[in-house]
Amino acid sequence: MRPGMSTAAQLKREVTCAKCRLRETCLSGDVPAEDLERVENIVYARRRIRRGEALFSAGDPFRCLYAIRTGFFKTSLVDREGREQVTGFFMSGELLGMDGLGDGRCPASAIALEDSDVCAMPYSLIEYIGREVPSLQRRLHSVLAREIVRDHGVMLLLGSMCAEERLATFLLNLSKRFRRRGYSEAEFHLRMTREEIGSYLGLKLETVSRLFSQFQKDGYIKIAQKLVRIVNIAGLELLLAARN
Amino acid sequence: MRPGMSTAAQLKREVTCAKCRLRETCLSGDVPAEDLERVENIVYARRRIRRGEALFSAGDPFRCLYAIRTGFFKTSLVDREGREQVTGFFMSGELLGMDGLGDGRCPASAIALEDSDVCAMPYSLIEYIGREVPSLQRRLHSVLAREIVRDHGVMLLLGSMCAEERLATFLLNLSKRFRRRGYSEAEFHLRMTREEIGSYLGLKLETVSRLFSQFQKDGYIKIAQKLVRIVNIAGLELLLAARN
DNA sequence: CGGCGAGGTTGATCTGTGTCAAATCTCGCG
DNA sequence: CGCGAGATTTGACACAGATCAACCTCGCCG
Repeated sequence: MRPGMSTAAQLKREVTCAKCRLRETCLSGDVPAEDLERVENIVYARRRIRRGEALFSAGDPFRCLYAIRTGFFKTSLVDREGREQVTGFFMSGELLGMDGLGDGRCPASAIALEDSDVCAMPYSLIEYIGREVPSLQRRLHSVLAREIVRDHGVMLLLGSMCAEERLATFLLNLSKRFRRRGYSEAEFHLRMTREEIGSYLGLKLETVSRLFSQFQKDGYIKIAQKLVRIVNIAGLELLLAARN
Repeated sequence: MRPGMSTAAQLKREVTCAKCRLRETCLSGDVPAEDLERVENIVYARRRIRRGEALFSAGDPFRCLYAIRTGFFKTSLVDREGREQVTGFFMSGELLGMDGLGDGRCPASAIALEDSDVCAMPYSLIEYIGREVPSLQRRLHSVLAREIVRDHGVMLLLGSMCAEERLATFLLNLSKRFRRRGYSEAEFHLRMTREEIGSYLGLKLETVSRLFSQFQKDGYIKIAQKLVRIVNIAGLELLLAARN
C-alpha cells in the first residue's frame, strides 16, 4: 500500500464486502461474486461515530446511504411544533439514510446510541453502479420497500395495539434481530433510554418503566437496568395473540 | 388501429404519459421528453376497479406498481391476530403497491373507495427500462423514499399527537393534496367511512365523529355527511401549533 | 314508497395511560 | 471515591379517549 494514501482510501481498503459478515443483510446481499468487486467500490469510506453523536441530522444535504458495521442508532423526527418522534432503532447490518433519497435532504436525524462504525456509500455511486449491476439495483429497491413495510408495521403497532402489546412486540422484534446476528435472543442490552423506547412506542417513559416491572412480575422477563433477559418468549407471543 | 388487437394493447393505446395531466407526480415525472416514448412502454395496461373491490390483496404475488389515474383507494394491513390498520389513503396521481417490492408478495391490500382507474406498470419493465433511463430509475428511488418519509410523518402523528391534532392534520393533508390536483382545497368529499379514518388515525369511529362535530361547533369546518368544507384553514393550523 | 341495513351521532360511564411528584439508582467525571 | 446530573422506579390522581348503548339518517331495493 502506498504511503501518503488518503485517509478515505485507507479506510476503504479495510473494507471488502466479499468478506463482510453482514453482507447478506446489506446492499451487496444478492450481488453475484463476479460483480462484487465492482460493487465494493460504492463503499466510499468508513466512519466512526461516537455515542451521542449524529451520523446525520435533519436538514443535512443527502449524499450517502450508510450501512452499520458495528453499533446501534436511533433515528428521529422533530416537527415544526417541536414534537419529537423516534422512528426507528438500527443495528449492525442495517441501512440508514434511505429517507433522504426523496428530495436531497435528510428529513430525520440518526444518533449513535453506542460507539459505532458505518460504511458510507454515496448515492451517486450506487446509482451509477446499479445501472451496470442489476442485482444491486434490485437490492436497493428491495431494501427501500422493506423499510416501507417495517414502517407500516410500526403504524399498526401505534394505531391498534395497547401499551402492553406494544412493548411485547418491541422486545420480540429486538430479540429476533439479535438472534439473526448470532447474538443471544434471550439476553441483550437495551441501548436506548426508557424515554426513547416510549417515544418510539407512543408511550410515556413512566408507562414503559411500569410495563417492564409488570413483565418481570409476570415472569416474562428479568430486567436489571438496561440488561433484559427474556425468560418466556412464548409467553410474550401469547400475550400478543390474546387480543382481550 | 388493427381490429382484433388485444384488450391490454387497446387500453394501452389510450394512455400516453406525455399527455397525462398527472405526469409530474407519477413515475415519468422527471423523464426528459426524448426518453418519454421509451418510458411509456412501462404502462402495460389500464385497469378499472369498482368501488369496494381490491386492486390487490395481502398475499398476492407482486408484479406491478399502479398509478392512480382517477379514483381513491385505501391500503390496509391485517396482522396475524386480526388487528386491522389502514396505512394510507391514495388519490389520483399517486402510486400504489411499492411495499410489494420487498419480497415478491404484497404485504397489504388496496381497496377502491370509489370507482377508479389505474395504470399498471410491471416492475420487470420498470427495472429494465430504468437501466437505460437514469431519470426513471432515480424517480423510482425518490418515490419509494417519499413513501418512507410519509410513513414517518404518520408515525409522528400516531406517536405524539392527541386526537384533535390527528384529525386536524388529516384534514389539512387531504386539503393540500386536493389543491395540488386543482380541486377545491376548502370543500371535498371524504371517500372513507369514519371507521376507516379512525383506523388510520388510531382512534375509534365515535371519537372521529365527535371531533367532526366539535370542529364544526368551533367554526373550523362545516360537515354534512361525507362533504367537508374547511371554513378556517388557518385555525386548524393554529390548533396544531398550539401544543397545549 | 316503505322498510331495512350500514353508517353516523350523541350521551353516560369506564379505564388505560398520562401527569405530577418524590425517592432511588447509576455512572461519568473531577 | 464521592458528587451531581440524568435515568429509573413507584405511587396517587386526573383525564382523554374507549366502550356501551340508544337513536338517527339516508340510500337502496323490493
